Amino acid sequence: MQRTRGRAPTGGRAGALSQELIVGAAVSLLDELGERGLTFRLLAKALNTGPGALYWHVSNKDELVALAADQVLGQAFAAHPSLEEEAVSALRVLAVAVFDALDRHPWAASHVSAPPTLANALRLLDRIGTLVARTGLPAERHFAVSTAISYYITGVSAQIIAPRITHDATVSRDDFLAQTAQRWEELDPADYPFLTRTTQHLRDHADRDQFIAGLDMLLDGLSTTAHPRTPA
Amino acid sequence: MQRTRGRAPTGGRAGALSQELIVGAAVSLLDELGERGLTFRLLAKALNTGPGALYWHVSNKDELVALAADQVLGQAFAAHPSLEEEAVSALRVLAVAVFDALDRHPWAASHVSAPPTLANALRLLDRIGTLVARTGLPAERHFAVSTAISYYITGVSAQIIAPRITHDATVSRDDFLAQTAQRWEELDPADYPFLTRTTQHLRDHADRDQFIAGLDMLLDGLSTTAHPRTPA
DNA sequence: ATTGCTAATGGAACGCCGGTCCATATGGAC
DNA sequence: GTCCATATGGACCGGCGTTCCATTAGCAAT
Repeated sequence: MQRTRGRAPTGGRAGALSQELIVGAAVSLLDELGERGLTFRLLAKALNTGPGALYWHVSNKDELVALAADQVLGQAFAAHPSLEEEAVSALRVLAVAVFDALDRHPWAASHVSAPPTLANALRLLDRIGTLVARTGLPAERHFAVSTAISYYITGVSAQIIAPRITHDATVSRDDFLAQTAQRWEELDPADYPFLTRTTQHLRDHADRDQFIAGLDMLLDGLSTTAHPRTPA
Repeated sequence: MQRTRGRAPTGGRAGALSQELIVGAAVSLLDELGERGLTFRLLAKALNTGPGALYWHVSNKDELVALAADQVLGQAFAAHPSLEEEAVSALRVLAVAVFDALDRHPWAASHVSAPPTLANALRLLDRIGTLVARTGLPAERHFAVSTAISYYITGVSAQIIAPRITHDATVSRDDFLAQTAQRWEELDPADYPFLTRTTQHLRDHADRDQFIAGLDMLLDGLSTTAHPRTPA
């Protein structure tokens, strides 16, 4: 019988373990070695204990990684304390902050999920909702729009960032794009009419700008419906 | 030394293995048991062979799952043969087809990635691009817009669909949403002002509609910039 | 102080996995 | 029939997540 939450209501001993401590160490190892490199044995060694002890505070590896990813998400809006300026541009700032946080911890990108259950994922959705409520959108659409934005932020960030884990670290991002561009050029124009004439844009493609471009499309759609084109 | 592509230029023997055969069997096992349940041993047994033989046609498990996911993606637009009606609504149909395909094979959702290298992922982006080119958008924006839509489709589908794998199959989707709603209601309104007053919308939330709602926002943003509000 | 109990520890062990190795077989080319 | 690249499949390796359990640290009551 073990606790998922390793609360220490009683004092706690000297070099006491705790979930926070474990998750923190896990984040470091994940940054350094990636998800595949994180091992309970290795983590235990880093904390000067045995694997068994960790399971008192964390129920399994999935939960550990989820908690670690949630901590990364928390870092995203730690820097952006509150609700500045106009709602839509505040949404943009928030979204980019999340993207940047995940960019610094690529392993986390595929583990932030919605609908949220973990603390910081909840906080993110709440902040988005609060901002959406300020846009003048009718109240019955708040939830759907907030969720859509939340999904976009985490989902598209994951799409953009996660693939980097796979690719060999020895090959630079630019080289990879160049290789991809060349492969596209060699495709049959009959089967791939669009890709074969679009490789140029791929070469000078910047992930972060791409994320923002799509975000702007989404937020433009929001503005359109908030202030309809035909004001009848 | 082994081939990644197990071409059979020479005839091939009786019950010959092939990459297609293996990937097909993998899809079945993945549908039945999920990603964790797929094992080279099990797959080998299903094909009446040994694990070692599989590695002649597939270089490792990551590649196998990626190929399986790409096959699922292929099913998405197999049913929707070509480019019907108006461009934007054709984009919507295409997007929903992908969502539905991933919905039927949840394990695949987190494995369709962009920028694409696999055959059907490439096809998807090409189709999107071709449709975007028909919207009257200036050519220099085609790539960015197409990529944004592609990211939205795969990324948001993954966000919506992937979590279901984790949750116990014994608990229904509706029960899960009701549980989540209740948990949100118990949050502190001071910390989560938005969530605590929005639980009602969560209860009658439908994933597919949610996907479409966000998609419409995105496509509205596209229309806005394609036919600007202030035409001058 | 002594005792009893719970929270917590950590190392050994279990079962299984992805992946490799290699002895063997198949079937076309000559 | 001989040869050889193609292909097979079972044994095996190292390592993983997880469980088990003997042991300890600290608190409360005596």
